[in-house]
Amino acid sequence: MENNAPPKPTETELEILQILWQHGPSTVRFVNEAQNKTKETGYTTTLKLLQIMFEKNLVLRDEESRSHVYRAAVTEEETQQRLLDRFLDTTFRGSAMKLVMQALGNHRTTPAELDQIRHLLKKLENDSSNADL
Amino acid sequence: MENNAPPKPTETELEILQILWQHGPSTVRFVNEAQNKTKETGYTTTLKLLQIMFEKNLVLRDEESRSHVYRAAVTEEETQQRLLDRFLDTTFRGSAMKLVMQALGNHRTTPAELDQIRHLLKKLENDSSNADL
DNA sequence: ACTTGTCTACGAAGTTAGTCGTAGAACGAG
DNA sequence: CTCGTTCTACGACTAACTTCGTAGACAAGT
Repeated sequence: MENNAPPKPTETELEILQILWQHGPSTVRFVNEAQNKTKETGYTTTLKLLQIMFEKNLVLRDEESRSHVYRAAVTEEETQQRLLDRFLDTTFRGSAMKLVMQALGNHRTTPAELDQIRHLLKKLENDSSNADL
Repeated sequence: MENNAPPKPTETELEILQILWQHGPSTVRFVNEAQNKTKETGYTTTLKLLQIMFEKNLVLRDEESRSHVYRAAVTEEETQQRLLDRFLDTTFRGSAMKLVMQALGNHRTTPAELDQIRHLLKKLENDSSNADL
């Protein structure tokens, strides 16, 4: 019954993953309290969510002590990439360009960040003249 | 009972909006056939969805002829922007930078497109030295 | 040992999205 | 006029997500 392959996390599951990514392995209580800073949530609600996420292989848990310690089973980057791909398809019909333009156009970006992007652009330009990796 | 303010479209609603944006005002049948090119969908399913979207003010409809003609009540850009904002928050914790980097890094972008982004960057840089709009 | 508090496990209820069946109106042949 | 087709409207069913209540295990303090 143990199936691998972590699926797309739901909205709330993602919030929990964010907490785990930010703070590392945590108990249910910790996660719950972190959640409550944003949105009132019952303890058992958080518990249940984590249990479900465990079933889905979205998180792992250490059952040594009485309070289990949960940690993300997927990395933040992996997940972001996966969600981004999907989002790109559904919302921007696959045009990374349009997405980037809108993201840059409508959100305050510091000059330093713009510079960072400029570097990436240069790097991409160079790579594109080479063989595809 | 008529409340304005179009809400966040769901996954399937978005697919329908895409069709309307691409092809302009359409009948239920047309939308349904477009959907079927991707995914087998019953006629009444499409109908119901459009009716619901009508209630939600996501689409408008012309009831002149027997087959109603639906059209998007929101523009593609508006909607993309709104979904992007949300996505940015939930998935990238608000960092437009990280999103852009990942989008550019992992999707084939043509040199022409890179150039277009470069122009935008220059424009942003100039604007940032002015007063904030 | 008893009480109090914290933990896991489990099940049930509420919500929303998506699916479709069926009924009845409208239309167009023949 | 009557039959078959196409349409809208409506209601019901399923599945997934989220929420929480309750029960029982476990530990700690008095």
